[in-house]
Amino acid sequence: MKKYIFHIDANSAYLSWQAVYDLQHGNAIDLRNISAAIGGDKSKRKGIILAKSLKAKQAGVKTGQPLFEALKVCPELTIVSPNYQLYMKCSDEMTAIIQTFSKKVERFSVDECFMELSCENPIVIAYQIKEYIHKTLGFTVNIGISTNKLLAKMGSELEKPDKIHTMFKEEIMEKMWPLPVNELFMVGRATYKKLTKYGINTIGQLANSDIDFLNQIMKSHGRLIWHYANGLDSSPVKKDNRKIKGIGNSTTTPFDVDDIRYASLFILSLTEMVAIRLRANNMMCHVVHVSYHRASKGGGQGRQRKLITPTDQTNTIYQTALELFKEIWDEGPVRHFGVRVTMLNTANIYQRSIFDEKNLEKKRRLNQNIDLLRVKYGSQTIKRASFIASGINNVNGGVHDNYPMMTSLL
DNA sequence: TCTGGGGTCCTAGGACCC
DNA sequence: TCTGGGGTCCTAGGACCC
Repeated sequence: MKKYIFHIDANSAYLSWQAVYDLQHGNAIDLRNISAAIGGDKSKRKGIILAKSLKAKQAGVKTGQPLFEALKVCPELTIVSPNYQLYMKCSDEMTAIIQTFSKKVERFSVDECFMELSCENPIVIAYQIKEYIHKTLGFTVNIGISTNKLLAKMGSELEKPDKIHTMFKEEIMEKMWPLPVNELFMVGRATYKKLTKYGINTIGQLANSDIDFLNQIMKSHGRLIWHYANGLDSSPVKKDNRKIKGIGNSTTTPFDVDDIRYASLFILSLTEMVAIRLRANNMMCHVVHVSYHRASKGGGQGRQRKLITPTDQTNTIYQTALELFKEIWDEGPVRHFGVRVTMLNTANIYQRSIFDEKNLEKKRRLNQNIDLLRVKYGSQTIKRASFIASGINNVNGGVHDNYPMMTSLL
């Protein structure tokens, strides 16, 4: 028996999952059959398109498009706000089904898995997986089959939806090389621009270009994509033991922030979320980062600092983040804040330094109890006085109100 | 052209040590 | 005092992914 790698990818995941949920809850309309999209937040007109139906796509709606633009090209578009908890559940269930086919399954993102399996006929297996998911969960997937992860992934992205493709070495030339080079995994906007500047427009041209030249212009990334274009990849399917490297939250503010008091509140609200997630993972962080973006011009800045001792305390992280922000802020209007912690370690064993406060344990328990109350009764249960009447959410971060969220997905 | 938000990895330069 | 060179740590920023 030969060893094969499968890449399983849910078709327009968020939209499909939402559609299935709606149907199961008595909604007569299948979002997949009308012009519909997932995107935006509670305040609707803000935000971007995260997923769209086929009809919406045909009308010119694109992923990543701001909502108002999507509505311009497709006025009848039905927009549904994302429900990340639902998506996590669907993702879990999809992964669970795949795991019944093989022990070696890696969840690569919320809607993608890699699977390794030795078998006689991988196409038969792929059909079984696809049908099983469709029958029990109600949505379709694409599956790519090959002998390494890169090729399996490139295979699953060929024709959609509800399709199975092989992408074996001998098929690369025919199936992969004619594609525009930006369809290769790891060729994004910046790389694409560079490559086309040198006349490299297709994956085939990249594959047949000189690796030393690529190395010259793009260093290790040049070598990487050359290997990918030639179908070369030896990364193993990792059985779900990836560690979280960092936890961060960021938000775009509804107005220009040029007052340190408001800036502090946004930073605090983000820190609350980051710290809650940190503690939920039973971790301590050693480095705190803060970043902001200016109102108009791209111009963003960030700064990080390594702490003397790791912490999981909201206050410590907040004070550090605020200090860093004050160091880099030029007092101009800000429209985006980010707080992030990295160099994570489990909280069970941690080094106490002589600088630690005596009642650290007490504080940790206090924070943990607040977390519990918020889990039970919602994030509004307990707020710091400074948030009252500020108009700013006391806990701020992408995935909205309820915990737990996508804390340790990958 | 930054629409949003949450991630990872790489590189380059400076500080510091031996 | 800066002569040499190597290694590690830290930080800023860029690029990519979904």
